[in-house]
Amino acid sequence: MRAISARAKRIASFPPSRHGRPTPIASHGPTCPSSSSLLDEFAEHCHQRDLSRAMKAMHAMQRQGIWADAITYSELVKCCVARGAVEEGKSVHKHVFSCGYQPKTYLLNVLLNMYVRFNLLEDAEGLFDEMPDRNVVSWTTLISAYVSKGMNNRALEFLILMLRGGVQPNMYTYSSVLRACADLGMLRQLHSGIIKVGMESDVFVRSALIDNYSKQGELQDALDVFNEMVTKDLGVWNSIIGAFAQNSNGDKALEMYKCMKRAGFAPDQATLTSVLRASTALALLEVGRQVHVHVLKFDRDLILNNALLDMYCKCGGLEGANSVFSRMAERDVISWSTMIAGLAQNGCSLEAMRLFEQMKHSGTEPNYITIVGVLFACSHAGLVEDGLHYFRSMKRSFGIDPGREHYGCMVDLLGRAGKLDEAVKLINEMECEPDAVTWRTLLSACRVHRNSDLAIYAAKQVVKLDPDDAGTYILLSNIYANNQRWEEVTEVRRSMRVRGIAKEPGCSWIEVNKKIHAFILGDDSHPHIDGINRHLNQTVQRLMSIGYVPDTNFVLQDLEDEQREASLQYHSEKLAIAYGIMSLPREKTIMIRKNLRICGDCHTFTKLLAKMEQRIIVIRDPVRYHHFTDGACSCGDFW
DNA sequence: CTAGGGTTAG
Repeated sequence: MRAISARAKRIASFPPSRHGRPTPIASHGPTCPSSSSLLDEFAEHCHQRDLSRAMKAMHAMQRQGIWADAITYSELVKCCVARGAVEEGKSVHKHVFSCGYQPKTYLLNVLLNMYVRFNLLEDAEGLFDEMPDRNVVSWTTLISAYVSKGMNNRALEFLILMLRGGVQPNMYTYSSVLRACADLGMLRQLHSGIIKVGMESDVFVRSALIDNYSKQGELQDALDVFNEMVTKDLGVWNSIIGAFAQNSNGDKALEMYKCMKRAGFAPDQATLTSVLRASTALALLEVGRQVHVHVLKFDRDLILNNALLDMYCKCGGLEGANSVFSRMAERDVISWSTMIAGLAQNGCSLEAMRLFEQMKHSGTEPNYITIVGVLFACSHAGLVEDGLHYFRSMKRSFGIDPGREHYGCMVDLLGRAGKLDEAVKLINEMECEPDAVTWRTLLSACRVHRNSDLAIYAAKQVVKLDPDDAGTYILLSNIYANNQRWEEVTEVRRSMRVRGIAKEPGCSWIEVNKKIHAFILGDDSHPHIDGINRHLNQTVQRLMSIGYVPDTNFVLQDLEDEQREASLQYHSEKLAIAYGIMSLPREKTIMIRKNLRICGDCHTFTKLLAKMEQRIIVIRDPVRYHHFTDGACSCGDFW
């Protein structure tokens, strides 16, 4: 067993206890008139949760050497916990230990819990070591404290000690300790142990299992646990919906949400947060708006409002985002960071910078992610000097060490400004290893500034770090082809074949009447495809009459050969946009989401189309947002 | 007296 802590020794040195005489006074009648009234008064204050009067009465009792019963002290301790009264709580602890009998395990557990709640783990441990009897609650309290502090090994070690001590864990213990499973093997082991002792039917244990399988990316296991349940509660539904939402399976999350409602459960804050996250991932602004209506019931919930804010930002609904942000009763660092990044992503970098200034005056400290957003805004607005300033001073001003993402923004910033050499220099100076994203950022800059040699170098780095990314191989092979380096073209194509890499076809989605319409290159299964093609042809004709020239030069673009010519007009985003213009009212923004990055021709096409039709078109590719308004794009032609 | 489910970048 563990060593006795200094704290425990101090506690043990309090006046000697007279064992075997529980509740010496309260239940044995008054010893004298004054003590009786004092005791009654104390009990009444505890019952009324009048902390300061209770403490006064307690000290008076201590001077007279009289003590109350365990239940009354427990009430007082709970009152201290509720008020966050640390010193008072400690003083009750001392009082109890100076009392003339051995405190009951129940009361000690209450004190133990108090220390855990006050985040005083050492005091809790000291008390735990001193306890003459530890029951399942004592063990669980400590184990749960270790888990929530991330001390997983200690938690598991204590589970073993508990079992060795002959104390049977209950479902409280298991639902806590499940969170401490570092790997899948351990999780499965614990899971089978839980089944053996027949505790898998508890809803808390179930949802802990679901959540932990999901955190390990084992969605099928999570779903199995869920499906095996006969009686489900809201928490379990929230676990499974959250599981899908967090593993970027928005469709399945929304599907489960529908099932949940059909099963008669009303969504709560946690449900709605996950549903919003799912809508965000799928860029379903309309679904998000519907959820917003439910959110109004919980309009003081910070996490939920943050999710709502993010949904509006990511789905291109900046007005919605602004209105949510301005109405929020309370804002934390996540609210500010979300809004700053959201403004920047939607092409409002100057507003983002202004908001950051406001944030600094608001008293909320920026964090790592906030600065990513700020640098992102600088790079999007071409604010080279500001970006460099924030980057160089972030450590000094905010105590944040620049990480990969910050370097990435700076590479983007320098690359966008054409300072490719400086961008490379920065990558070489990175304290952390550059990753595929870093090199891909440089690659984008090379593409825009037409630097083939550096592009080849960057693409090779990307391939090294992310060997399954088809787009990079194709980009590389196209660069070689453009430089007549046919042997290398063959070599790249060969290594793609060897690795079994095929480029996925371009696909774009648009939401019309709450339904998702998907357009895949070369797939004409959409029921209105003929009308759409006709409309698209007419549009191209009209655009050409005002100066649009289809751009077939795909050098430095990661497009397949066969996608270049005949299908140029039928790139999936063009079809989706045409469909959007045909079927959405003029005032509606046309929101497209696509799986591949937009090509230069579609980009030009969309800019001109937005102007000609006087429409706002938003295309969200896997990396960034393009807001097309009146002949220009928020990305500033850099992506 | 002890337990589960939610938010920001890449």
